[in-house]
Amino acid sequence: MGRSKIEALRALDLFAMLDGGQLEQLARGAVAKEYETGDVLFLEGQPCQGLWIIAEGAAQIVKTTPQGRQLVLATQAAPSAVAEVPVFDGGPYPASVIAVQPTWALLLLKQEFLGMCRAQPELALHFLQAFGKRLRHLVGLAERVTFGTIRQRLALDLLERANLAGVDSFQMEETQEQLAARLGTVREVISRNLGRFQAEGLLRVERRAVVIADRAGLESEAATEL
Amino acid sequence: MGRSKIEALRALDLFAMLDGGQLEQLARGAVAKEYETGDVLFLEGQPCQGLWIIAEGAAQIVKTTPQGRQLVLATQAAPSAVAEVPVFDGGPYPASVIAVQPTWALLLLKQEFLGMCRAQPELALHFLQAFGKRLRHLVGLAERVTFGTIRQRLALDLLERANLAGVDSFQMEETQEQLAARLGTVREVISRNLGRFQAEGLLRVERRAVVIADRAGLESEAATEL
DNA sequence: GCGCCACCATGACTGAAGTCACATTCCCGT
DNA sequence: ACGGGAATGTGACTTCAGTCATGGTGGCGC
Repeated sequence: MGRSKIEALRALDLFAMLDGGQLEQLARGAVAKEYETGDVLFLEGQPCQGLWIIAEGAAQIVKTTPQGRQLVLATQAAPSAVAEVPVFDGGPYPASVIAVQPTWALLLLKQEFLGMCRAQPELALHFLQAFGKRLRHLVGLAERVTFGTIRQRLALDLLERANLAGVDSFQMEETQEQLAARLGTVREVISRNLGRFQAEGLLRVERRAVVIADRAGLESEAATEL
Repeated sequence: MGRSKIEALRALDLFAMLDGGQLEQLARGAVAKEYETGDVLFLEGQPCQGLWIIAEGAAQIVKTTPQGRQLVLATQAAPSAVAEVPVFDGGPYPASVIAVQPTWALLLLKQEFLGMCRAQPELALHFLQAFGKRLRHLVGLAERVTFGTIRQRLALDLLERANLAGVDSFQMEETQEQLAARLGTVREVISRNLGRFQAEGLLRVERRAVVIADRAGLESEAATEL
């Protein structure tokens, strides 16, 4: 696998406009780290060290309550960047990031990276674009959470995965616990709602294998909002 | 009042790094528009025309369901910018914006503005910073909505207003309806919770005048989460 | 003063979500 | 194959948010 720092950086669309020399400069100052599934890259509230690049693996951006409930704000698979926000606004990390696969990450020092942004306006514009995506995603999350039911969010999520798979059946990769965290609820509620969908004939679940039996029905469940 | 376009632009921190010529250039291409309270500047889903500057007045960024429930994502008072997101990522407006005061706004054409960003990397960095703020705000919103009760959010909001006022009493400027929209709920729930707070002796409400009677108690209500 | 209208209070009811407790099943390594 | 930890299914119960309906109150114009 591509273990060279510079190769890892080159894989990012975000850095497409940088030339070899610039990439090399960033790579030189970058610190590489490895993580196992479940390891913490950093915790909410800590001061920001720099820009993180997920070069291999994947990580989740997570908010956790003292009682242990979790909300997954986003999942970032390689190659991608995390912790852009605090790099640019100087504040602490707004959420924690946890590896969900064995992960290889690079840490770009803040000052160095900001300097590069000044030298390459296109770089900043790309980040602006990335921020836009994030913002949209969060707006959608907030909307669905305040207006919708879990049932709707679950239906939506299942449909989305089916679309990714291209057919109306797929394997759940997550545990129900993790799915619950993504949807902002708890395990039991997921289990129950899956059960209901099944009882209503919209779905068939066998182990982790999901088959959508009544796509139209499920879609109408997901739709009720907006 | 300051009715010159260029003066209006100069008032924004975001544009602090631009010199007179650059400001003038932006101002020349800008379109000025006026709105009354309740007017919509634009609706969610419409294609983005450019960057909006709230030069005078104030506006709310709002998501609305077909059933008429509203969620206020943010309130922007002059001088500030709205609709940054779609300017940079090219998508449609992610939410609607409505004037909540008589408002004077400028529309900067997208291409022209993006050109300025390329010429002035500092400008892009400032927007990156502004995006960071928005992102943090939305993360907080999502967190509070998924984990907290209305009671907590209300307590938090009251405390925040009291802090702004500097003393433990203040006037509610909003109708309960509007407050409800900001907290992501409906009028009745606000009314009830205010009633409870009052019954519990944490608060006294007279007309729109609010007096916090037991600050510590209210704070402990707000605290239950992170 | 009268009446209209927006705003606010409150009760009754419904349903969703969260919590606790426990049973069951699955997966994995030795 | 077995044993144990993790993951899942379910029931009982509580609390909170949302909806509907209804009545009160205050402000404002004429």
